[in-house]
Amino acid sequence: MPELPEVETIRRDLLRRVRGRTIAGVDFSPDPRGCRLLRRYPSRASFSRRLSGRKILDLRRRGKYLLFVLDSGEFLIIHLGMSGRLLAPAAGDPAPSHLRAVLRLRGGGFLRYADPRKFGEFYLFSPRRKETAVNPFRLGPEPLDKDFDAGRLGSALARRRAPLKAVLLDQKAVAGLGNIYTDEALFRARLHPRRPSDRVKAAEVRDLRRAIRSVLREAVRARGTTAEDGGYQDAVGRNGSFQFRLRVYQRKGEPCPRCRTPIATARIAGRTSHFCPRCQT
DNA sequence: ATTGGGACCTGCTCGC
DNA sequence: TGCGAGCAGGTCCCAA
Repeated sequence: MPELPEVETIRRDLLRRVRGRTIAGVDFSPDPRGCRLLRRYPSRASFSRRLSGRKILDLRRRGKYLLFVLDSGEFLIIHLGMSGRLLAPAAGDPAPSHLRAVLRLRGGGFLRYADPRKFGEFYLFSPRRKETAVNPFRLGPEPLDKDFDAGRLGSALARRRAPLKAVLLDQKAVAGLGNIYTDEALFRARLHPRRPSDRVKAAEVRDLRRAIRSVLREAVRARGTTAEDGGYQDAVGRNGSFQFRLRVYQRKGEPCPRCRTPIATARIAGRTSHFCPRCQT
């Protein structure tokens, strides 16, 4: 579900609600299959204990990860997986279905984490080594940062010969792109998702960089994409609106906005890809 | 080392 | 109406 624009929207919603607040603890819902939220952490009790009393200094985003910067120097990191939602409920809001955890704040207030498919994960990092503190997931460059230039994108693409689609989905190449925005960016750049990554010319790399940045910026402005089958909502339960601006994603069979050829789909890199078979080469 | 495929989960829609 | 198949915004792990 959530790609860069959705995570960024949630970050902005939550920032003013959590900055400066102190964590009281984390309550986890019972899970008969074991705690999938803390796959890489030994115990729920110690996770909550270590967070308790920590003040939240800032809330940042890196790729699709949300980073709570704590006064201990540690980071509470949340990845929403495919179906995770992080909600700051108003008074009296009923609990959502598939509630997995509640982050309680001192002095009242809390965040709810709901996730039907349980692919989301919580992490608690205490940065010892500098590098893991900065980039524990080995993520590639932030596509909306200034230093994401054609040179960086080009060198990431040149190292691989897998389909362009696969490389753009790889978070080590570029951080934050998922299935929706990869398809939309490739359409804008007129590049076929199966084009071998190392066979993109310099001018095309520049077009692709521009396409990635424009689609992500527009999607952030639109507060993300809530696809036809629902799913994504922001931190107060509202839908995004970028679904009305999608040009190929979930538009199979509809005419290409550029050349009227019906939009096609194909399975590439294990995901359904949407593209114009005529004007994307 | 890279790459593709399956696994991890649950819910929803579609066709028979 | 009921049931199985197929699909879904992500990532990890494992053989080739």
